Amino acid sequence: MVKVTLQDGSVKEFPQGSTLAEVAEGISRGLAKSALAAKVNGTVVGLSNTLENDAAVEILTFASPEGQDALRHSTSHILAQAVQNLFPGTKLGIGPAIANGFYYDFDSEHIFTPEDLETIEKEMDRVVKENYTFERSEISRDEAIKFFTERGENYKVELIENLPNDVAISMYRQGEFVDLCAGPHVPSTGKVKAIKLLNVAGAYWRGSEKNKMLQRIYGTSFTKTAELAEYLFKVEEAKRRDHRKIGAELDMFSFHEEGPGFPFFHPKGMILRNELEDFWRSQHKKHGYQEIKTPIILNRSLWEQSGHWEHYRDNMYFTQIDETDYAVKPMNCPGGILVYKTKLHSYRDLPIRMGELGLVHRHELSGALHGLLRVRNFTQDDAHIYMLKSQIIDELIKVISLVDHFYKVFGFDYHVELSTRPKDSMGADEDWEMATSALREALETKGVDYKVNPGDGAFYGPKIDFHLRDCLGRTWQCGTIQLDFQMPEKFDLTYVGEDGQKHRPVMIHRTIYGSIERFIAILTEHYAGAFPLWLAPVQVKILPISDRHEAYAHQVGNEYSSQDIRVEVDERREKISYKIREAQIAKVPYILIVGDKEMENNTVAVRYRGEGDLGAKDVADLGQQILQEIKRKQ
RNA sequence: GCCGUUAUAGCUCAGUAGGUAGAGCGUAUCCUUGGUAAGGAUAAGGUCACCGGUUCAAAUCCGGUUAACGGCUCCA
Repeated sequence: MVKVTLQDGSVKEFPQGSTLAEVAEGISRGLAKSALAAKVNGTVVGLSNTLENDAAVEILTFASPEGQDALRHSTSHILAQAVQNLFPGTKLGIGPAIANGFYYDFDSEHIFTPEDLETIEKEMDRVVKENYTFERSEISRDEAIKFFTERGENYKVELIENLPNDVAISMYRQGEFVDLCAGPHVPSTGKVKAIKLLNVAGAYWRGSEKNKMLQRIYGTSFTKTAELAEYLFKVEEAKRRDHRKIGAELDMFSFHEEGPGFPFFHPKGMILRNELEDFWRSQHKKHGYQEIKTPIILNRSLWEQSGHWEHYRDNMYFTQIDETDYAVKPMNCPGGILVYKTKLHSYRDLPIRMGELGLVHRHELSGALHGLLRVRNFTQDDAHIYMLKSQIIDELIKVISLVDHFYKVFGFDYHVELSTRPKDSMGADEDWEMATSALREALETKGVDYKVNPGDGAFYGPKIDFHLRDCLGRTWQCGTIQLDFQMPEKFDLTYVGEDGQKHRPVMIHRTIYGSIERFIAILTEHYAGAFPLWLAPVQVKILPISDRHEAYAHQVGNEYSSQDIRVEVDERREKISYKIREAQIAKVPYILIVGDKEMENNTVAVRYRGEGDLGAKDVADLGQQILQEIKRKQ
């Protein structure tokens, strides 16, 4: 017998050599039915594995991320089987589980179309119904290479050849189909109850643009059809909230062929933008920041000095002025540094916090552009903090707190990632080590949980990234804090210390919104265009019932707009229900209807977004209420 | 940049054997003065993304360019 410690801490005995499926059965019938895989001493394995020694066992169902991965990974094998059944000769790339689904890469003469996906889905359903068992087997490296060479699976052969020597090579078979795979898998194809193939896209073999482009089929799967329906609903909801669509509908911004990746902001979009910038300015002023503005085009020599020429050139735009080379700035720091250097600084002046809403241009690949989320010019809410080494931790903590304050105002949750030295970077290892541990210390002092991203830092320093979570659970990188010992060195930045000697300050580069453009996109999708009152481009829309109420509507409108409330009066000769419908679709927070009754009593009939008709309110009282709500930034 | 798809009126889209274009919404004008999500009529609006080719004839077939979309790569 072996002792099995279960998740709840209880211990059960099973005969040595029992399978994990039997363990699940021993716990409960229901669990055995929903079990997809198991975790033995922390390692995820298939349910057909046997227990030879005492172990801690956790049975994994679809409720756990590992269970989901096992199911999706198994579904990718089913996809591969279906594709090879329907399109013989298709070669297999890789087919992993990913967040929310799976994919499989294929090399095929045939170009897969959306119609093919339906056919493939049907074939997958057939495979599921056959309820083939996923059988694991281990073979030697030579046998594996021979096996896949005979089948013409050159990608699999390449994978095997690149596997480390000490690793066991395993294959999984379901019916006629065999694939190289580390596993684990669910017990049989019948466990997959709901499959949806989503789209086809090109993907380079092993992610390198030097390799052949394969066709990647994306899909997802669930153990219940209701779960699939819920997921598809979420996908639809994300489409409905797409900022490119809402941005056009609400007349906020546009894109034109004349400037791919260069957004045009319309009056309504500018209101939102300016509100974000005003809020930013007021907060930064409060937290000891000064503001500067530096030029967009600067001499090439500056970029050579900063290291951008060497490390960032591929992303930059260049021009010539009077036969001299210039670059359009991709970052604000070198310009900001020139401002720092315009005078001598005493240690008493530090830290100096210099903010800049700086327009940067970066050459992104044409295929990477995506609405406001990925553009070629954007405004960073940048700031550079010049400080003493002894001030690093304190300043980092202050920035982390400020970021936290901003995100809370918008109701965002977020998580934090720490990125370390990348391959293409400059500076001494000791500096990187010092900078990285300072970031770590600040996070730990603040009690912030974080995940480490090795090799993902900026070329001049390690960074902390803030990833927002929106209402659909998607995450977006926005704020970033980078600690930099390199630029002060490159630009010979100094301050005069207590000893009267020149010393080297340290720099922080940081953003909170990240990019105003991207932040607007995220807000638009997060709120589905129904912006909180303080951001809403039109805060109040007044609808006169007929033309004899127009003058009164304007009188109320003027009273509000004189208090800086953004008001529009809809004086078209349309029926009231028609005007309400339009204002409602435009997601205006306060719709005020004025007719005879209201005119008589100096009131307005309030229709509040999301709540409907609230009845009549006194004009002045409502104005106060609206001002309060704007102030509270709800 | 690469792979795939797409491009017809301001917007959403028809146009199914190649014979120089249609609808709904929106816009303008007129009628309607209407109380909580679409009142009616009339009209204007398109060298069918751009360049080239095949053809007596191209929105439609072919080639190229551009842009958008879905991904890969990259990132604020």
